Amino acid sequence: MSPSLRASLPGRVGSARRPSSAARAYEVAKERLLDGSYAPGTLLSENELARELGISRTPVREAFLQLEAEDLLTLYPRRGALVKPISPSEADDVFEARLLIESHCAARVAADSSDVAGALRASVADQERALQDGGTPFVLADREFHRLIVAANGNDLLTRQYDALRDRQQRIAVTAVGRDPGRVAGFIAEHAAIAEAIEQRDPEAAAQRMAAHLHNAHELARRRHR
Amino acid sequence: MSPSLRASLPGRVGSARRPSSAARAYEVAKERLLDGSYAPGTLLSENELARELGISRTPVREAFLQLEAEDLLTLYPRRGALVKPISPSEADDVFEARLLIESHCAARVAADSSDVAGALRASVADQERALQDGGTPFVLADREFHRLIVAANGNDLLTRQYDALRDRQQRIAVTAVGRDPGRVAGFIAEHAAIAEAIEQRDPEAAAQRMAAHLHNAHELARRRHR
DNA sequence: TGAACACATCTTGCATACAAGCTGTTCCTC
DNA sequence: GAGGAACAGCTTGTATGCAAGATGTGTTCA
Repeated sequence: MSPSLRASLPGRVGSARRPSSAARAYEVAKERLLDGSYAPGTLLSENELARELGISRTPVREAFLQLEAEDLLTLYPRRGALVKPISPSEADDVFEARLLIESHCAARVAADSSDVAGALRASVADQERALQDGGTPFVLADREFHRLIVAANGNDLLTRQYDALRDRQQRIAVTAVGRDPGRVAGFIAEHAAIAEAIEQRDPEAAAQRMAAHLHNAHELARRRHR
Repeated sequence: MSPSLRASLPGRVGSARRPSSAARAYEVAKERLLDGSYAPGTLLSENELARELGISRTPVREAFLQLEAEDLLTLYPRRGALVKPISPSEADDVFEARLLIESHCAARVAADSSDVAGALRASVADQERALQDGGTPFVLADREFHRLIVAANGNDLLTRQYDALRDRQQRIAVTAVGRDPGRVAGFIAEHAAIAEAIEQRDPEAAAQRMAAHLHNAHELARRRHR
């Protein structure tokens, strides 16, 4: 520890950095965890992924540790890495947490003099384009819209927690809800209504519309899942 | 990946397991991060801690990676591990998130037929003992009380997020608020009032008292800090 | 004086080696 | 056939070695 070295540390120059092996292993593993290729309940081994990626166990191990910190894996000593099973209540838990955070942030953003309205309008337009010609997948555009609102509140902790929530939700929602064009149009309309409430500085309406919107999505997902 | 091995995996027998080197490194580093021995803004090196603990760099590296995932460290490639500086807004951010989660959970727990009332009463008694003869440090008893309420809500995601919040708060609050006996008595009384609202199944009162309590604590900490 | 280059020294990133724990199987004994 | 010891094959946990990036310093040259 050198107490005086706090000089210009975050001075990253833009020198296009080749991603490290550990970063690649992390990305690959995480994608598979989220899209279900690594099914919940299966046991992974470091060697397997290492061989597949043509790297050694070390960076793979680092990736697994990071994923365990995100609660997507459970490492059993000398057994392997278990893909965390999805608990029966997990969908409801994610919903509860999203409702809490997003309603709050919608109200706060509407109350503050935040200038996020433009970005929200742009995002809604993006979603409509996704519905029409399918440019950006709607699921991504949806995630972006909601994230904008949370991030606009300016609380980094909440934003981080929210990102983790969306990761978990993506893992659960293998049955991508956002495919049904009829439903998608409805969601976009709800987004527009939320954006409008924020633009007009109406915190109560913003929170209420957000809550109603999340309820709708959750209900739909639940009905689909039976 | 062996899809059929999902047998009796979490079958840990109670064979008193010696903690791994990585676990020890993690505990030591985390404690120092939280109690301020590793001051924000300083640069750590893996070698240093490894030598100190008499282990190799590998487990130390694992610990650092985990702590980066918790957002307590930032790893700079080939530079070292920077103890994350405490942002100016961090205390407010933690407060906002705690207020959100804990008010919600207090109301929910009061509404549900949860039988956490006994544990809460016991915790309050513990706090009073801490105030008298100083058995358990009050800070710990306080954390336990609040955690009980959040955990009683039964949402593992929220509980995890809450634990992370308390870690961060502990890192900020080097000026341990819980030392002033006069103030502590007041906090305990507020705890008792919250517990009472939960026991009497009054969600509104529970949430309101929790919010007021957190406000008081936050205000006190802020006044102290100037 | 000042700029640039070489170098010594720190750091991490990754590969590799080896020990040790866990599991299932085989084989032996009764 | 039943119980158990020995073993083979997997897994991870950790130490170690080496290459390469980052930084500060000193030397050289103008």
